[in-house]
Amino acid sequence: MGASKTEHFTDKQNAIAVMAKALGHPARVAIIEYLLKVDTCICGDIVNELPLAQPTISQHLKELKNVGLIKGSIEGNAICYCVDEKALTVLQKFFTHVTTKMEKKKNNCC
Amino acid sequence: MGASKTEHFTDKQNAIAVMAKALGHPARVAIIEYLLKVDTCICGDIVNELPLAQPTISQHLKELKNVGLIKGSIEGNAICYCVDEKALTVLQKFFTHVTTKMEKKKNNCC
DNA sequence: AAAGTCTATCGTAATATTGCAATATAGTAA
DNA sequence: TTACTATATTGCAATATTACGATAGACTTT
Repeated sequence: MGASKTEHFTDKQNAIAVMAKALGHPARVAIIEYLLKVDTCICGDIVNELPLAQPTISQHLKELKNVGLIKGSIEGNAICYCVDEKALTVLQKFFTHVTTKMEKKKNNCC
Repeated sequence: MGASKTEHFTDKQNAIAVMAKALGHPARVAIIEYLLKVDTCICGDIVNELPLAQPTISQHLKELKNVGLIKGSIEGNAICYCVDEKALTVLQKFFTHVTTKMEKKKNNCC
């Protein structure tokens, strides 16, 4: 095989997994962090910032865009990429929920 | 290629990426959720709970364990797996930090 | 000890990911 | 129009992931 059996899991589980997977690469974590750091967010900046070739970065940006973690709009010649609040908020809520649940059952086992 | 160039990124970026990657599969999200839901956490339960074969689940558990998201201790015949608070808290803090940063620069661009 | 239960590992097939050179596309400027 | 700049796509090689049958290892019970 090699393909995940997504049909057996809930929509929420798949949604979390898809977004987590997109962040499962340091370059894509770095892209998100960079987009949050700078005020403007042109792709060219990212190419200069990261130690990867332009096609590789373009590919990473595409993946982040595909799962909705960033959005891009054409800005003249360049393209303006920004983080998408909604998607990242979903992840934030998931992990906050997880840590909250953990505290409730603290030292319950193991 | 096929291997990530982890050496070019910060330790923190790599740490987040490794953990996010581990959660980048719905079965592993389901495993974490299940471990939080039940009080006891024996692997056998998970095999019955998820629509995957036992070797596949064992493999997923191994990956979660490798990145520190869960920990397991031998409990007689079975093995008791539990979520690891520290690792999940790192992720929770990262995403809370991200969403906090997002709100500060709201509507700054795009 | 023998049989049963639970989990891990091996081996393998199918598929996905990563990275980049080369090239294409689209807009800007001369 | 021609050249320039910015980003995307294609094509390919190397590697990683996913899944599971078969089997092994470890502990329990009889």
